[in-house]
Amino acid sequence: MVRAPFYDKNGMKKGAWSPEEDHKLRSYIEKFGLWNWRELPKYAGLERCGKSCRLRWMNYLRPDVKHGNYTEEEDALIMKLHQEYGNRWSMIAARLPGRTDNEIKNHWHARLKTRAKRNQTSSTDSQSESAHSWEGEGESMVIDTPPNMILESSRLSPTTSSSTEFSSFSPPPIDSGYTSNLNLSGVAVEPPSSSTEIYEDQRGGGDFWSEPFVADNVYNQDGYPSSSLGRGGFDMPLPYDHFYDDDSPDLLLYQMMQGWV
DNA sequence: AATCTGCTCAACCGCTTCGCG
DNA sequence: TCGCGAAGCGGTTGAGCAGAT
Repeated sequence: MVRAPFYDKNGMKKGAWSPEEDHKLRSYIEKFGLWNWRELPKYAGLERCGKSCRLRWMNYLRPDVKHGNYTEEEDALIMKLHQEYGNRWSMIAARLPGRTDNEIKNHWHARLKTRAKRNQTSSTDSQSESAHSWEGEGESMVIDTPPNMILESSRLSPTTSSSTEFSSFSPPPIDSGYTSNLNLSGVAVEPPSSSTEIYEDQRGGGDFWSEPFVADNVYNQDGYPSSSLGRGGFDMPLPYDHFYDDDSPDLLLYQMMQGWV
């Protein structure tokens, strides 16, 4: 149902995502959070453009995304909100926790558009429906959801999961120390800086960020990412295998940077 | 059984908006 | 204020699937 994978002229992979790619992207984001979509695929070891990664994450991999099975209430709310906002799918999605703008848009074109038209014609016949109610599947539905109620009940609302929260990370000034970012659990993590020099400086040089992220290393035996686990939730990208060696000088340096030793 | 047709949905494309220097 | 790069957004496309013929 998806486009077959292929490579464009720039060597970027396009088309359907493989489970392995999903795994890499999810692992990376769960461990380090979102900081820069354009740079992220490079460090996550993906041959995708940032835009593609962002779309995949937002529409599919994000932990709070629900798939399929729209309830009547959701359908009703979408139709109501579409009356209110028109085709501003992101606004509509912001009011439906777990639903993405893309999915709502698809759902609208696939199912609700015709129903809305039908309702419109029937309502112009009867002129008896209020603005917030209509006939759905034979029975009248009235939706009266306060704008913030759903949003606030969302564990990770679409609004807060947007770029303003996760992907607008700016590299901290070299002498200001690291500023904390939040990972998906709301736990402070040390985000990778998009400025290679900063880390090179503090780690004493090396090609730290140019190495691809090794997703397998961050998964525990249950298949869940072992992200933000120890050390008070602080974590760092560890692209080098030898970083996991307790005797590694890099590990020692890393621990010193974290103030663990 | 084979073919056709419409539905579905993940993904792409291009434009707009936003933030920063 | 302006220009540029990154992210966001909405429209569209492509291909698998299921039901109809």
